Amino acid sequence: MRKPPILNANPWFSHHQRLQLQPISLTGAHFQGRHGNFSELFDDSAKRDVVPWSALTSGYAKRGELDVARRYFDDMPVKDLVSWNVMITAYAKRGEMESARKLFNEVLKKDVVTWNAMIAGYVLSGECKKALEMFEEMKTVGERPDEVTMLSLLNACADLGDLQVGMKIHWSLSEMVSSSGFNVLLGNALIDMYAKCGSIGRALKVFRDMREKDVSTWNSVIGGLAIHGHAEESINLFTQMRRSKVRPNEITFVGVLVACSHAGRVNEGRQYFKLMRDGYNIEPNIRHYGCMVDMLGRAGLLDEAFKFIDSMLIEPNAIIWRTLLGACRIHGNVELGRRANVRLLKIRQDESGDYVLLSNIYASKGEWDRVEKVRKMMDDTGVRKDAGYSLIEAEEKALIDFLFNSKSKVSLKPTNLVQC
DNA sequence: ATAGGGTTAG
Repeated sequence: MRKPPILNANPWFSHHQRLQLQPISLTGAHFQGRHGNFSELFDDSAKRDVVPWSALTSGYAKRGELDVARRYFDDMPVKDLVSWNVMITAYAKRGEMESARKLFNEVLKKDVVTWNAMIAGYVLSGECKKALEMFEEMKTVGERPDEVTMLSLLNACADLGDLQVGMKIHWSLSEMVSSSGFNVLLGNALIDMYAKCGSIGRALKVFRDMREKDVSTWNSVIGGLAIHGHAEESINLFTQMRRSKVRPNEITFVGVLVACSHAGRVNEGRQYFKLMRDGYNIEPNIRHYGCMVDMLGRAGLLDEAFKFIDSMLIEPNAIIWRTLLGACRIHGNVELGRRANVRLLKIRQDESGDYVLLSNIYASKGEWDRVEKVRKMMDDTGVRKDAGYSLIEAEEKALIDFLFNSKSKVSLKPTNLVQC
């Protein structure tokens, strides 16, 4: 196996070669059978050098072998802040925030990277409130947040839908960064945050103020507009994007298709789906198919949606069938709904929400005996245990649905009305 | 030679 000369010249790596071991960064091989006492691998001069220990820790962590990484971390004779940051980051990225927190508490002298690793970790594992708490704590102890901190916090706000905190961060960012504008990552995060918090106007302002725009910038604003039902603007921006030098990617097309779906622009959606393949050589993925099914379903083209799914080159997932099932419910198509449900059950037999959805279809058509069958199906497969809500609640929901939303003329059985 | 950052269908 060829090795870069720089590593051959390095005494530390030669040491490994003598042991017939491969540096992990080169080969991906691990030190099999060597998980006993790591300290024996190193001579005294190596022990004094923290860097290779941290490098090994980092290398194993990146390959997903956290246990091994931790052994190196523990066996390190001397640790510096980078060593701690490596290990904390490893846990944070894996979502093992308890372990990360434990180490974090042990670090006496933290720096901004230590804090950022924790904050980013909490955001990644969906504990955005904790991320914001960490940020407060960080300010309390006098650590200065930087752009990386702010990026994580913006993602937290987007997730929480917390516009007020998001705007505060935007504000402090304006003071932090030079007035010539944000870097692309921060700008994109701001657009995303504003869009997800429902402030499309602010998202558009950030978008317009950005000097440098990359594909994610366009995607954030096209997708954001689409989700909020501003199909016209979303598609207009897509047209602008095509005129710019930035090439749309698969995510762009998800946004565009969502826009078409929400606006009921079926023919346009079909064209963009075709354009994606023929014009940009992008193979549609499961999300694109999902958008198409949603678009056809919303428009009431249920048969076509069904045929579309059957023509897919990739295996439809539960979301696809659930989307069609939802469309069948809205349009009151019991027959297709049942067929969609059969396919759905083949994929996931343990999701009670799907049974509930089916029972809603039946209920909204007044077919209460079938609701009973679904209930039995749930009992038989033991799904009900895992249900977040009982079937009684589902029936109630279906009943309310029927009374206020359904166009069906089928009357309800008196017993059900009594329950209401 | 070791640490931190982004968008995707219901």
